[in-house]
Amino acid sequence: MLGGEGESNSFASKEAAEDRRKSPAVDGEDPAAGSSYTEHRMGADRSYYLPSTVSKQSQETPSPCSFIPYTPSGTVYTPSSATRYSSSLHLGSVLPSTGFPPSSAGRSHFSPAYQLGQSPGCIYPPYTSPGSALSNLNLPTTGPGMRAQVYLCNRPLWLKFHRHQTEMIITKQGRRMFPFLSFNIAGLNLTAHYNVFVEVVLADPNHWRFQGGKWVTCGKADNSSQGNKVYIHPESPNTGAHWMRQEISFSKLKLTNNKGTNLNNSQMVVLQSLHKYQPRLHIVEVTEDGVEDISSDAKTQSFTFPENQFIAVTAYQNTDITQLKIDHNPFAKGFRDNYDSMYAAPENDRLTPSPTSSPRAHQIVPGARYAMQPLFQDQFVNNLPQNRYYNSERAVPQTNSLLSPQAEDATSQRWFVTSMQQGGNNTSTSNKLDLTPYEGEYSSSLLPYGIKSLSMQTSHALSYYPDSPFTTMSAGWGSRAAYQRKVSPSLPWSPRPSATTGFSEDLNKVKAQIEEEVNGNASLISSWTETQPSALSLDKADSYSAACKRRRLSLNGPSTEDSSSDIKCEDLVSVAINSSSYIKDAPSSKSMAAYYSFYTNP
DNA sequence: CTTTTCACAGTCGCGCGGATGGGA
DNA sequence: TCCCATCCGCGCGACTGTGAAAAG
Repeated sequence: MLGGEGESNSFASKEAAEDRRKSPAVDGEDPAAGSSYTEHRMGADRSYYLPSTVSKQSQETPSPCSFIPYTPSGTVYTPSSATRYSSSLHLGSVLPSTGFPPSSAGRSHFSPAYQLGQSPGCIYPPYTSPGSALSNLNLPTTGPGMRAQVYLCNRPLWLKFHRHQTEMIITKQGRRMFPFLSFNIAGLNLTAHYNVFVEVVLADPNHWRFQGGKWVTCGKADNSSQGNKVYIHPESPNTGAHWMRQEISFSKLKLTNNKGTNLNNSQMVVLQSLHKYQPRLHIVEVTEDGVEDISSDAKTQSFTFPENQFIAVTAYQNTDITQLKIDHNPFAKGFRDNYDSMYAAPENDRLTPSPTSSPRAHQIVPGARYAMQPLFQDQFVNNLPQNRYYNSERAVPQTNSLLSPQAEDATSQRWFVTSMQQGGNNTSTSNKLDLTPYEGEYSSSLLPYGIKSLSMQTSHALSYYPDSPFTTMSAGWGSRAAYQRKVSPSLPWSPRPSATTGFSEDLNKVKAQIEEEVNGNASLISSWTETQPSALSLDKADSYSAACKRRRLSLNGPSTEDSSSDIKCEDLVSVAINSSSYIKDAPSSKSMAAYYSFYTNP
């Protein structure tokens, strides 16, 4: 399936050595021909274990941690026609739901990933000392085969959609995903080359329909799906340093139901309406020309985030989803009925885009960040009241939002891997994440500090328009792009700036803030347990009519969940990557792990 | 009846070209 | 006066969800 139609041949190399096979990014041939790269190989031979819980190596040499081997019975459905990357790592379906009780205290609130990260070297292996936890696990931390860690940048937003069962519109011309996929990657070899691509696979074997205000299964899925299922990041191939420098955004990925016209359109992923899909991120180490070396099995890594699951539709079914899209997607701004009232607030209070704030103004006014950032900020945060849909949720204090949105978002990012509630049944809620631990997303920030100082270097973290992340918009958002253009034109292989040069002060601030947060972790966890909403158990049918009535009601102004992704997504990475001294600081590294929960596989 | 397709209106970014201002 | 850089307005295209019509 992968590249089976030859539509993803963006990096084809005609000089592939005999002992090499092309990675999906370079594969323009029939996958059947590349038999060595089969699903079986990916699923069995390669390391598809829970990232933080097990590895192939650890299975052979048991680690101190209680790792759980991956079992291919995850929720990612693998029909006979599945791609060769099927059966790869799928976290949520693997971890037992009882493994990480949300109400447990202390560090247990963090995922096993966090446990790995407790060693200073766990998150950023290239800079670790030899005695890291990873090395104890016989997991390579440097060089070929080193583990990568992937972080879903706009996870809070994904979770919001996931609560209502995310829907993605598919059209003949192709429709962009919203939220789109955006990742941070760590743990790659700085100099090695990688192809990064997303594959969208069936998440379950069912056909779905929206009935009575909820999604219910309706027969079996059509397994005879055709067309491209892979979207290769346009910057592939590139170095590990490049991929780790900032978010990897897949905002250009388009979903279509047109199997015929997109064979040569690598931007299109062909899906079937009313089927549930699971995006996957694949990182394949390749040679400089994009050709994968088959001599090593440890060069392909796959990552699955359960909250990225969605049902493909040709028209929105759930009005809650529609409203979320309108509220968060900048392109749908015209459908916000309360648009005027939302932006009538003073500039300082405004956390959503201002129609009157032109890009040029953004560039001129240094302090205009919070006024202009939402175009990308919407990808990460919520501009609207949290209890707009989830009445049971605690109202979030807004005192911190305007002062230190980053801090709040950093709090929201303190998530951990948990089991999906995906038993054998396939109900409308069976694939829902166990969101309980995620409610930290909606909890108020307990970080008393503001980290405004970071805004200058971070605010461009993810442009909604990746075509111009370093031009007008991004320059205005954070000036980092401008800074990069004027000061740091180095790194010819990348337009991205060197992240931390000249920001040591900010580094220290972040470090202090994180340490402070770690010290206050208990209270934070307490806030989670106290604010668990009942949204997950909402009877969708009962709330359906009410949801319809709630539509287009955005009255309360900016929410405190609002924040930028900057610190969590980019700068923590770049900070850590570029500051070995910082990493060597154990407490800070711990907190980094807290900020940087991730999925990874060996 | 359900699902898909299409035209539509709205917002936004970008590019182009004219207007403006400063310096040689 | 000429040249250059910058600012500004306009039009275009991309993108969104809506709602009616068409298709199955």
